[in-house]
Amino acid sequence: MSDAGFRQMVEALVAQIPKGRVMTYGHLAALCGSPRAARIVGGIAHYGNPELPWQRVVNKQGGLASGYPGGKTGHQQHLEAEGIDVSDDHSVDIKKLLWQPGIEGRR
DNA sequence: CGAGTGACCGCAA
DNA sequence: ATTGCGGCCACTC
Repeated sequence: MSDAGFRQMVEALVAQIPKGRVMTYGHLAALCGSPRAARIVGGIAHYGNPELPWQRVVNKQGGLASGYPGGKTGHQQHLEAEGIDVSDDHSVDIKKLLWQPGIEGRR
């Protein structure tokens, strides 16, 4: 039962990210119980469910990730399609679009 | 089956 | 302010 694997937890959170919002690998890893396992989140993103909105997942710098199909350029296109504003340096306003479980009722 | 890599983060000097 | 290194879990070859 409660043996929720790391991957299951990360995928669950990514699947809950609302449209127009972004999450960081470090926060996802921290919420999963391993604040130092941000690399694994990236690994899951590369080998995990391709149906999950990994495009809403960015690094702590608010910059897009490499290795994505099409590179940062392709990643940026998908983010803008979601209504997320991306800077010319392939970075999003993490301070404004950063989402985390519990802020939904913050409005 | 064993070993290495990976879309990262934090701290230290 | 910058640079360099270690750490964590899962997946692939």
